[in-house]
Amino acid sequence: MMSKRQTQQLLAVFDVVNRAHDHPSVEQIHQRVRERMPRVSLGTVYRNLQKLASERRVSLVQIRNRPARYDAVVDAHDHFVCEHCHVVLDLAPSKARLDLQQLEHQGFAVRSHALTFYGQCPNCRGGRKGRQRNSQMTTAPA
Amino acid sequence: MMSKRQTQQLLAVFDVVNRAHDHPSVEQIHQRVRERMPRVSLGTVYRNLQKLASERRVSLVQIRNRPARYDAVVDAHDHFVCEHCHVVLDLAPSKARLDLQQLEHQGFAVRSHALTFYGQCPNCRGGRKGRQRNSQMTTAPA
DNA sequence: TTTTTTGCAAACCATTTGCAATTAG
DNA sequence: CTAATTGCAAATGGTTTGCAAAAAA
Repeated sequence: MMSKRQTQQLLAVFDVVNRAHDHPSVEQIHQRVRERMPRVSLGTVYRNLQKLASERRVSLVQIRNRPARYDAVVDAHDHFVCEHCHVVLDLAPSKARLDLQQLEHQGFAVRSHALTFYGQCPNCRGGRKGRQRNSQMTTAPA
Repeated sequence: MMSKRQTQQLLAVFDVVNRAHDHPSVEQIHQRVRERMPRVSLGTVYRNLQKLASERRVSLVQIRNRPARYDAVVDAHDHFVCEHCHVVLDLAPSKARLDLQQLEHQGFAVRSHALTFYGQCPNCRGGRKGRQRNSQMTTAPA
């Protein structure tokens, strides 16, 4: 499903995801694209995000009970989702050691996996005034 | 949010999930409950599943691009989702070693996590006639 | 009796889709 | 040109909700 045409809209969606460090939702991506191209429709953003994800140029991060988020980091990595402020943090390096080979030996063809931790982020855990956003960390804090 | 009343509907939903070994969707649970209690509404099934999940008497399994599934196994375990037949398999023992402590030391309060592998199950990988359902395995096959 | 839970239907929200108009190649 | 892509709006699909009636405690 490789793109046949490089439209302005596709380029803008890709660019917005790439500059973002906050795992934006589709709505947020739409808003940010509209800042530059006011007539872009939400449907087009959905279509282009799907296309980009299928080409592995962006990655989809699914979160329990919340709209999907998108990530410019396309290589396998895990996430932490704060159930209080809903920030999504990339966890690098991974806190997991997986035995993919064992699954393969058992006959599974593993294409991908998703590992997501849920709980409270350091900010929300410590802070008393709750509900902050965009801690802007790519790696876990000190 | 502990149940205040033991209704027939709550009992039936719990029982259906407990007898199921196929990680049924809400629709499927609804159908199975209706076999015994034809007037139970879908809304009631949703409400009772939420209640049971919040009490950790059943567990919710979220899957990419598919409706939620429910599991009678409530202790932490991982899943394999077949992208071909959409079967959901419990993976026991876990194919992952997680370093929860490292996250805690970094200030995160980890409440739960989800680890799901996606790909083709042994049946679909080998078989030529595709799209089978309910391999009925709790553990990975030989 | 009192309060929770139900059934029903409507509402909701995220996402997808049909189609005529636009645009990249 | 002409096929892929867009904008728009309507449709979908899963899930939630308001409310009067039913049923636990």
